[in-house]
Amino acid sequence: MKTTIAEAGKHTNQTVTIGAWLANKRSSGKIAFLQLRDGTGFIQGVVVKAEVSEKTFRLAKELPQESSMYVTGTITVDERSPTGYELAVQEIDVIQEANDYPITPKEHGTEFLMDHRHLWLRSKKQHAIMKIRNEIIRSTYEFFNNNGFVKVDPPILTGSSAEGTTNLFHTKYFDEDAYLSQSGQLYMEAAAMALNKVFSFGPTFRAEKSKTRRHLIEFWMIEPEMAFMDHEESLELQENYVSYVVQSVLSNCKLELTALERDISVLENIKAPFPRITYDDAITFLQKEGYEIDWGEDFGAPHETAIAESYNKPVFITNYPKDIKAFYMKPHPERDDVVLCADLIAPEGYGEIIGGSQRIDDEELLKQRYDEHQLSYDAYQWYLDLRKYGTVPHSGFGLGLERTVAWICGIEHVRETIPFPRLLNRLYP
RNA sequence: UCCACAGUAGCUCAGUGGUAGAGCGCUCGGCUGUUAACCGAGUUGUCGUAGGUUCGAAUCCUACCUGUGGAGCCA
Repeated sequence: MKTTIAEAGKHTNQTVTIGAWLANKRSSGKIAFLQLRDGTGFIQGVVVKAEVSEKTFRLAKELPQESSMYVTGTITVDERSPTGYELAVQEIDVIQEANDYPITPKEHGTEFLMDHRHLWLRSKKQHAIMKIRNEIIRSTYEFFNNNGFVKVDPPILTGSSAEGTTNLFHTKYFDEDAYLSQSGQLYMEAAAMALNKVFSFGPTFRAEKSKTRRHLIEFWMIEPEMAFMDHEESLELQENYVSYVVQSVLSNCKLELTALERDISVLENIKAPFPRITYDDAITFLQKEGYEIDWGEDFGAPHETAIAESYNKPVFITNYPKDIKAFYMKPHPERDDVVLCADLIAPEGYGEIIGGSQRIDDEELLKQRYDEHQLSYDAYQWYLDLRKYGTVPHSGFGLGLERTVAWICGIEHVRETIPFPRLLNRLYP
C-alpha cells in the first residue's frame, strides 16, 4: 500500500511503500540507517543485513544523498525515534541515483545556500519554515472567513503609486507606463465600500535599496479593510487576528517548531489584548533610555527594538505625527498634529509587522491632503469618489507575511521565510 | 546611497613577508542502534580581478568586482 511519512502513524505494523528521497544515511557492517524525507515529513528507515536481499543492503550502504526511491517496509513504533515511528525496510526500488548533491550535512554559508535555494528548500529547517508559512496563510484565511470578511484581489499592475514616496518597479503596459503594486490598500478601500469587510493577500514590490534582515524586494502582505470600523475597533481586530495565527501555529506545527528549536513559551503568551503606547510616550521613554530622538522623527530599528523589549507581547505604537505618515490617515479628533494610526511591533527585535490606520472619510480634507502631497487629481479621482458617494468611517491595516513568519519561527532573516527571495542583489534562482 | 567586515580545495575555515593547510565532502576498507555516527587510508588549489611595493606577496599598498552585517526607507 502506498502512503506518506505524515500518514505513517495510521499504518503501524503494516507493510507500506513510500516515495522518498535520501536525506542522509549512517551505516555499519550489518545495519544501515536511512534518513528518509518525502516532503510530508522525515522518518528513519532501518535496513538490517540479515533481513533483506544482498542487493537491498548494498543499495542502503551505497546510495548517495538525495537519491530518489520507493521504499517498502513495515511501520514500527520505536521510542528512539523523534517522531515515534520507524520504517523497517524490506526493499528499495531506486528511481534515480543522485550524485554529488551540493548541500552536505555540514555547515554552509548564506551565499552558497542562496545560490542553491532550489535545493536548500529540501532541508529540514527550510521545510519547517515553509510549513509554518503555510499554516499562517491557512489560519489567516480561516480567521477572516470566520469573521465575515470577503477576500478581494487588488491589481498588481497599477498606473500610479499609492503613497508616492517609496520607489516603485517600473514596467510598460503596452504604450503606457505602469508600476508593480506596492500596496493594494486604496483598492481595498473601494472594495470595503462594496462588500463591508474585505481582505487581500498578495505580492508587493518595493524597489528600495534596502539591505537588512527585515527587507525583501518582493514580499507578501495581508491587507484587511473594514467599513464602519473606527481605529479602536481595528486595533482589537488586529490583536485578535495575530493571536489567532500564533495559536494556530502552536496547535498545528509542533514538529516544525521543534525542528526550528523555537522557544514555545514565548509564543504561548501571545494572546490578546496587546499593550499600547502612544507615540508621545514612546518618545519620552526613548529619551529616558538615552536615545537621541526628538518628537516628530520616525523610529529606526534600534528604537523599535528598545520599545519592544519592554514587553513580552507585540506592542501597538499609536498616534504618530501626521507629517511622517501617509496622506490618507485620519487626524486625531482632539489633536491636529497626530493621526489615528498604529504600528504593531513584534517582540524579540523582529520589528514592525503591522501598519494600520483609520482613513480620512471627509472629501474636503482629503482634497487638502492631495494638494499638500501634490497628488494627481486625474489619477486619484476614483479614490475621492469613495468620499463623495456615501462616505463612512473605515479602517484597515497591512500585515507583512515574511516578518510575521520570521518572528513566529524565531529565525534571523526574512530571506529564509519566502521560497525564492528577491533581494537587492538576487534575482536567481 | 553611506558605514563596517570579508573573498584561500566542491563546502566551512586556519594561514598576516620565506615550500599551500585542516575538518567535512568524495573514493576504498572496517564496524549490529546510528543521531551533523565513528575508525583507518587516499583525493582536492587561477589564494576574487587588475596593477604596484619587495630578492621574494595568500599576506603590504591602490583600484575595481562580489558577498555579508548594519543605516536610511519601509511590511
